[in-house]
Amino acid sequence: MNKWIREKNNIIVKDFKDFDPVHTFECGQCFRWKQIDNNFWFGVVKDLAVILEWDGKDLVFHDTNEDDFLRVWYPYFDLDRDYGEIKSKLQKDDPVMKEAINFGHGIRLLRQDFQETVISFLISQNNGIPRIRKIIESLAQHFGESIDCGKPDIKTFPSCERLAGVSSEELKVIRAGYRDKYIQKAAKQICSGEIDMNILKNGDITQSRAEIKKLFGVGDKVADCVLLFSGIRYDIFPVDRWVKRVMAELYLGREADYEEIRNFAAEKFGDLAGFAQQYLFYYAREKKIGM
DNA sequence: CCACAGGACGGCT
DNA sequence: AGCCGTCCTGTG
Repeated sequence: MNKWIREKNNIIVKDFKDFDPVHTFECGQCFRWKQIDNNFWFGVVKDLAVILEWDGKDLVFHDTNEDDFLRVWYPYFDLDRDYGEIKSKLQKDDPVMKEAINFGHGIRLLRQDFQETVISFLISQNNGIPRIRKIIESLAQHFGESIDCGKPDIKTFPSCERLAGVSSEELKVIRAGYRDKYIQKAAKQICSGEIDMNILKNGDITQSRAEIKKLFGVGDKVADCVLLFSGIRYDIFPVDRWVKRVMAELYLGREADYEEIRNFAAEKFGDLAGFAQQYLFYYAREKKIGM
């Protein structure tokens, strides 16, 4: 779908449409990217760290070879998907969505590692983004593995095998509070093979949610975030406080519970519900809708 | 000092 | 099935 070339030590995605790192990295789906300069971003994904350069047209992956690009970055950035088509479908006859998309036009849904997404969104509960980022960074620093990129303090997100072996005492250093026990138990459950990935991917939505909610500490909201943000399925509409507010304010005209909003979204957005949620969430939070 | 933040659990009705 | 007290920590 998107054309890319190798130039010296870099991979360049040419004339990359429907992307803006601010929109994509700050719409609440991921926590390990940071802007390091005007057009530069730094991030860690799986066993790789990368510097991205974005000039509004081309996306440059610095010091990246074809193998790593195809193995990690290509799927991560969802490069096979046509977001232009998704956006035009979503905003047809929907002025609210049209405005939200106009505002966050550069959002892409990242296909993140399943285990990392589970642990990250366990940590996210009852927390704001700055603290989530802080705890995750601490988690990586203490229990992740060094990445061979010249800088010793760049660490992977720790595996569930590793986390399952960390004692409660040790885990306290990341200051996750009462979420400690969720992290440990869920990590152990994942290691033991308790979660059937086939059901997550191929079951109906209700089955997928029930399967993932077997994990201790995972309720409706975290379950939906994991299904959507690890690229397992896209007909998912996670409802947090911001989405609740934006739906009340701009679609329903009144407060509604999770179940009602979920049904409304399934009816209105169908298979594209997950994309719709991200545009609406980013719009609501940046514009402080309902505050 | 208190309220609340991008929730979920467990016990109670 | 729904309600509610509780859970850690940081911020305002």
